[in-house]
Amino acid sequence: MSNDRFDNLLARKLKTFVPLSPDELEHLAEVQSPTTAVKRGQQLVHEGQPEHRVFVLQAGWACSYKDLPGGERQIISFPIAGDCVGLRSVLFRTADHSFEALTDSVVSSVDASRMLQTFSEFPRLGTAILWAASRDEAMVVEHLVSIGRRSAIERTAHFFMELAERLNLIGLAKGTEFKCPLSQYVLADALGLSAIHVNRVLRQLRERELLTVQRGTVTIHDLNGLRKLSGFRGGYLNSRG
Amino acid sequence: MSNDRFDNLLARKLKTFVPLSPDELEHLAEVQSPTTAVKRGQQLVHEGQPEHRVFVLQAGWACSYKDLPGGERQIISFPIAGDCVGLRSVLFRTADHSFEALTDSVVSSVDASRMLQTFSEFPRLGTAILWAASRDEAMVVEHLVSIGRRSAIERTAHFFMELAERLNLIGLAKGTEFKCPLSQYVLADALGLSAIHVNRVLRQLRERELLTVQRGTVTIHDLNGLRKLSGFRGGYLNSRG
DNA sequence: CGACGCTTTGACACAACTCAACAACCGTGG
DNA sequence: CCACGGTTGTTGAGTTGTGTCAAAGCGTCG
Repeated sequence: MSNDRFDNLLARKLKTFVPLSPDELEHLAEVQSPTTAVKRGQQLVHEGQPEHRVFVLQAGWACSYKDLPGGERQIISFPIAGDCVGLRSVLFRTADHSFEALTDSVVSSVDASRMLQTFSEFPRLGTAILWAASRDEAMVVEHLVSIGRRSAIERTAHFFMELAERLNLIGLAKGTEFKCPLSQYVLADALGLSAIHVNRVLRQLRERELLTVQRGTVTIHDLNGLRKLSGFRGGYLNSRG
Repeated sequence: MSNDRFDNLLARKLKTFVPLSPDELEHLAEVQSPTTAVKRGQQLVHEGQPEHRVFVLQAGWACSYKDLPGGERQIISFPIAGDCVGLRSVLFRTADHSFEALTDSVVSSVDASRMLQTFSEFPRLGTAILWAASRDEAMVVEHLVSIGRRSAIERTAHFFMELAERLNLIGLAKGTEFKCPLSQYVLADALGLSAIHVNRVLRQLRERELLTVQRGTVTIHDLNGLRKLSGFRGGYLNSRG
């Protein structure tokens, strides 16, 4: 809550996994670059480019994705405040996915070498970071399950359930209502659907009085109905394992 | 190549990422349990069960997957000799996916606590393991892209291209030909298709003289054709990043 | 005010699914 | 060694979910 240099989002997130000492907090504050503002639409990492930094999103919305030869793209994840991007590829010479801001955002970054150094010099920090990375991977796996085996409406419902829970965990949702600046085109690329079908699915969700999306605001009307429809089990999201 | 206790598959794999000292090799040999044989169909980890071990597959084929309420399932990955299973969930109290043997297999295991200890006491080993885990995650991401944005035939082609490369890396494929004990039902659950459609897709691949699958043996006839069809870029698989 | 991005809707096409039946293969026990 | 049952593979006919194309409605912002 305070304003001092140890109060950064990454530290706050890692603290939910393991308690951190003053030394560790100082190190965390020190490895992160000063924050920089990035504009909506700006690409921070391009697949195939050499990239040796991990980004920490401080504010705003972003997405990581891969482009395909035919011009399609698949969005892998939507990092939000406190999330890291590029942890997976600290060890690879080149980025294996692209990363861009969806709204005006604020990011800081950590050098890959310093990140590795952190692992050996501050094992508890390493553990916490590993924990955060495991949670991210669990989300990708759940995303894979959604696209592979859930119908369009089920996976859309599942997506919003997960998003609501993530936003609640960092205090960016008021229970059943939250801001969500994702266009139907963007949702389509995440859900493996066409934008037009996303529109139809959202209409169904509205008509079945489960959930409405209106001018960037999502409102959940029937949490149990959505849970039942989507099969959502949020265990993979919280820090208590 | 030798038969002594330091010659285990995990060590051999990690060595492709970073060179390992005798101390580190000894530690690796020591943390792994003795190998045990498991029968085809045997479930080693059940989603939701408390599980504090990482499995290392020494021989045979396995799959990790998630079941859905409706009885469907989505296969996440096919671990093969040398691969680790459950690394992602060393930190969680309960397994976030199931894991079973698809053929008679041999596995060893590492205790989660010893795995974490390894991270702090042998940072180089930790780095290598992290590297291996990153590669696994990159495969999951590519799988997600396949299911989300590639057609049935494209994603099937992509799957076999990746599999061929993985098997070649560990010497289990003779260039364009390899054993593959995956039934069409199993392939279907991995590719997000119905078994019947997998059959039709395999026929198309055969008729287009790209690849044949016959009695557990896959033969690639037209590598370039497959590469072009699938958009396969194997960069995420090899240790050179 | 106009332009642009995003959403909504309808008509139609097609990829993939379901159901049903049969054929090949494989291990097992008589 | 053969007969058997279960598993896996193959094929056809019909259905359906989702994609494509086209066009119109809205909001927002310069």
